[in-house]
Amino acid sequence: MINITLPDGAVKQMESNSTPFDVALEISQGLARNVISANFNGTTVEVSTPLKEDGTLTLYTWENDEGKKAFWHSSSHVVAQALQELYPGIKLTIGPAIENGFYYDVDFGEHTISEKDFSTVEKRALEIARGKHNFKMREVSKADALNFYNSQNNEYKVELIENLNDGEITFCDHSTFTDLCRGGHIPNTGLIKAIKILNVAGAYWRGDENNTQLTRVYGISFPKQKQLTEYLELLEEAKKRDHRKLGKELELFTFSQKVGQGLPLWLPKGAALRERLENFLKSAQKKAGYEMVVTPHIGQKELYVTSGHYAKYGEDSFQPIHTPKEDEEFLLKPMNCPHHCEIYKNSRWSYKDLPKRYAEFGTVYRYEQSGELHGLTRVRGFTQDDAHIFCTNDQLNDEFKKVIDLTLYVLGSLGFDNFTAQVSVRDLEKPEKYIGEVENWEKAEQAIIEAAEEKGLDFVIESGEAAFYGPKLDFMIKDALGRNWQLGTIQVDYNLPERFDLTYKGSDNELHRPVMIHRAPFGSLERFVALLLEHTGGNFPLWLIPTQAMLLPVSEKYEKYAEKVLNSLENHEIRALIDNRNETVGKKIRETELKKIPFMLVVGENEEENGTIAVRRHGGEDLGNISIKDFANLISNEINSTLKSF
RNA sequence: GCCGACGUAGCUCAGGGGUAGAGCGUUUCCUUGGUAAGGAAGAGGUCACGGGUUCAAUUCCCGUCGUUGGCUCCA
Repeated sequence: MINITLPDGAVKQMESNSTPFDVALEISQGLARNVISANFNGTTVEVSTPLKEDGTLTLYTWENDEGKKAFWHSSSHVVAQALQELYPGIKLTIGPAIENGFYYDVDFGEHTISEKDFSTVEKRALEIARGKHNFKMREVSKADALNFYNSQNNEYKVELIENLNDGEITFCDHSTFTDLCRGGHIPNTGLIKAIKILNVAGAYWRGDENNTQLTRVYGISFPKQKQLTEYLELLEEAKKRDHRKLGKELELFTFSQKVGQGLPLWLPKGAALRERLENFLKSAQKKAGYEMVVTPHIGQKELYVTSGHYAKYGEDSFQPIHTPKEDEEFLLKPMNCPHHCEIYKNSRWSYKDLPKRYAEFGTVYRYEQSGELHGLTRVRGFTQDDAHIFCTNDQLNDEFKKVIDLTLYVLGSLGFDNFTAQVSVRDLEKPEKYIGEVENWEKAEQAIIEAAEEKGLDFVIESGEAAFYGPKLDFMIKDALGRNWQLGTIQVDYNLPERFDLTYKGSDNELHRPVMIHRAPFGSLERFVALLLEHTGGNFPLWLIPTQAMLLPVSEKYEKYAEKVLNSLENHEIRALIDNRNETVGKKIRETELKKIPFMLVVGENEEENGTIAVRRHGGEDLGNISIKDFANLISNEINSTLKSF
């Protein structure tokens, strides 16, 4: 007999060699029907794996992330089988589950696959699934495993096996298909009722661009057909929130092939929105002791040689601009920090003067690879809400925490409650990517982790995500399609103060090195607006939205009155427009709804007589006939309740 | 940069070897209206750009540019 401990602490006495399925059966019939994966003593096991010793067992169903993972990973085997049957001779590599579904990386050799082939693959995969084949794990000797894949000329699997130890190599069989696999499958293929191939993409073998490029086939699967339909509907819904679509519809920004790729053009409404965001942050920053500075868009090459940017990115950035006569070299600025360091150096500072906090909405230019450009989230020219804090070591922790507060205030005011805090540290295996002394890096990483912990921030640590000059605390937000983007960032830097030889005089009358904090709560206005658009679906908070109210005269006869109302709304600092086109009220309402304008103010005979407006909210709520003063109060109350003071 | 897809009117999109279509928008006229599309008429396109194949290319092929899904990269 063995003792199996369940997550709730209960202990089940089971026969030796009982399986997780048996344990589930002990608990309930329903669970036994639904259990699709399990974890025993920290390792993923099959539902059919015989348990030979005492241990802790967690059972997973489709409702758990782990269960979904097993489901999707199993599905990737089924799709791989279908692909192998349809495209003989292809070489399979790896096929893991991902956040939403799974992929399989395949060397298609002579074959090609494209969208029009998907339905064939889906059909065959589903046929295989319906065969209710059991997934069976078996241990294989290294020699046998190598033989198996050498005979298929599959150098990828051979490479994978060569990096494994004899005795820990397992194959998974189902139907006529065999794959190298460490396990974690659902009991049988029959549970997979719906499979969809979503797209194909190039992906380098082992993620290295020097390796062969494979074809990555993305797919998703479900235990019920209905869930697939719902998922596809969800994707459609997400597309409606895409900032590129909304930005066009709401006339916020555009791109011009003639201006250049990745160079956004802000239209009047978008520019007004940006300005409001800037003012919002400026006023918070003023209270937090920041001073605004202004610096030019270019700087001498030497400036960036000093900062280290040139050595790191000189080749991969916009190339230097040469002056016509002196042949001096200037670079478009990729960051504002070197300029701010020079501002710091303009004066001699005492410890009593610190911290100095220099802020600038600085537009920077970076040469991003063409394949990387994406709407407003990845562009070549963008404006950072940048600031650099120069402080003493003693002030660092406190300053850093203040910046966390400011960032949380910004995100909170705009309704971003779904961010991930990420401490981005060095990749210890690639020291060549970073500048500066190891001790400084350790000090900086420690400072960030300490401050984040003291703030009670729930964060993850990501190695290899640091900037080349220092580690960062990044605030990540997902876009409509589930991709993660870095918005706000706070960075600790011991390197640039040294490179620029920044100093201050301490109480000991000696010169000391200040520490620098780079920070941008929005990150960049471009990316921030993009994510805000996707997050709100274009329904911006009232304080931010370009047009707060649309006046809709019932007919031409009431245009004069509408203008009078507009005037008085303007006096209340309400941003309103009049729709005085020769159209019916119904049509004007429909279009105002589509423009996502929060309030529709219908004015006609009744309103003119009583000096009121008939207020309809976006979405249809009728707020009745009220006075302009009441409406102004309504608006300011709503703004005050969302826009907390800092 | 790499692999795949896409590029037709201001916008959203259909079409297809014989030089183009819809809806919305826009213009003019009628209508003067009460909470999600009132009616009529008109204008608007070198079918991204450059080559090639063909009697004929917007359509097929190649290249370029741009967009896009990924990969790599991301100061």
